Amino acid sequence: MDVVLIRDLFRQTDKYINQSIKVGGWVRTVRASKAFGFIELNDGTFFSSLQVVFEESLNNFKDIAKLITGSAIIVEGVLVESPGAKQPFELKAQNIVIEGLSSQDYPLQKKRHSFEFLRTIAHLRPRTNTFSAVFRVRSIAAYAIHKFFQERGFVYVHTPVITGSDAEGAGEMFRVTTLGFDQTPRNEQGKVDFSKDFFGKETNLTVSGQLNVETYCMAFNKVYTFGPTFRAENSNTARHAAEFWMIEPEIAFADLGDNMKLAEEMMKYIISYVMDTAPEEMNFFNSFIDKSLFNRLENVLQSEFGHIAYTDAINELKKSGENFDYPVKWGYDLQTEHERYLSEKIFGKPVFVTDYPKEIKAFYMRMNEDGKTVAAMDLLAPGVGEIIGGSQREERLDYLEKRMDELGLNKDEYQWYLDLRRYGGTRHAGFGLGFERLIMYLTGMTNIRDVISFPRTPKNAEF
RNA sequence: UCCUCGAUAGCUCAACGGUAGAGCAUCCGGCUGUUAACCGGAGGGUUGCUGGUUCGAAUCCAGCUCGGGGAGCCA
Repeated sequence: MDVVLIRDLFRQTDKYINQSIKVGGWVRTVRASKAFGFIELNDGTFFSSLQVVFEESLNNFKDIAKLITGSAIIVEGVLVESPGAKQPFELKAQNIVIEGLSSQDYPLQKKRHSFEFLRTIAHLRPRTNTFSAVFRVRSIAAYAIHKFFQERGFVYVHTPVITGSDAEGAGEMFRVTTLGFDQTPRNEQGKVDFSKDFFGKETNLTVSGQLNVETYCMAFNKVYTFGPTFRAENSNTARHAAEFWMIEPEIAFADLGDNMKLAEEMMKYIISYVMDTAPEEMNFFNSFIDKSLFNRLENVLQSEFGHIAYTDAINELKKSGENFDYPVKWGYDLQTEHERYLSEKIFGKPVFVTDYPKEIKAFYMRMNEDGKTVAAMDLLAPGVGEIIGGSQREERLDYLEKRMDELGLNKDEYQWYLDLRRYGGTRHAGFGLGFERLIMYLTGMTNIRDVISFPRTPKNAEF
């Protein structure tokens, strides 16, 4: 007899009710009395567990009654309607095989654990309700992203994880090297001689696939990357990790407006898909993690995202009369408190802030007519902050070179990037979506460490 | 990196200068429909680490380590 997935028992109950079946899973809890007992069995395929009823007639009844939480078992029996109110059906066991015993020091209990504690046992936490739900939603959301782009003719590009460009400008990078630490070779100037290194030059882990994916955009029209990204920033917040996943679409013959339209459609698509595909998990989040979750997500689905230019946002913030800790001034980047006020108080929904001063944005963003601002856009989400950052790219070679000179960038390093402007360059735009921030937004989880399987943060690379 | 709060049994917490406790978990026993099962009993501690103050420190002080919340950097 094949093992049946508990998911199928719940989704196709008619097919299995009153039938002999076999299931395998991990014990969540055992409640036993003298002559019978109950096991909550979870096999990881479904949010809910299956109640197994077992009786004295089992030849190994005493062993089963003493099963420790976490043990792996295989149960054969008949699926019957349950007299209990809390489950529609239950499995009446005829035979239970212990696959792997747990131990009395198994750290997970059937009561609530703090997320802080569960982080210290990241290898076991996916067996809990919350993390079971988080990581199933994460998987579904990843699929939804691919589905969204593939249905629209986007080509999925694998950009390199190891990069040789040393100035992508998005933050501190992790060095990639095979040079020893004891006898680092030096050149005549006493500097590290990277010509002796594996790649013959200085290399790092990527902080963004954008520059690379732009090259494929100029060949495939609509492309996206979806992969790991690394930042060696000493950031100690609930929203930052040293290793995270990022989605970066790039579209040709498109401007900033097209870019924002794409971002909004994508966000709505992912939310709908996840809500439709993981109703049990989403219900759990709405009930136990964030009681305003459904209201918030429904509101996003039904409303148009807000739009406001940076300059107008500054004026709105000044007008608000709110007493901010940091000054609101044109030319200064918006502080977290300003972003929150915009998205939470003024708009009450996700809002695009556009056309930032060029000084606070990256070199590749397209210069606006005014010569002071660039065609950038950040999507600010209530509760999560900046979830998307993007722009229309500067396709005019002379503008781009001028900007790179102003910032003192080495144009030789970017010849391939500049070539895109020499050989049939066109308007194009794109953005970066922080995948973990999206998961936080979808689930109501408030710490990025709790939406990544094995989080890497300053002073923490366990597991 | 900065500000702030915290670290006591496996977990969640109490004790706040005078013998370190509870609930849950674990172990033993009981119980014929449980579902955070219930009832009885038992074991379980270098109070994060190092030093200091004191007759006496989980408790007061300093440094360190790690963690939470907030900020910067960003996604």
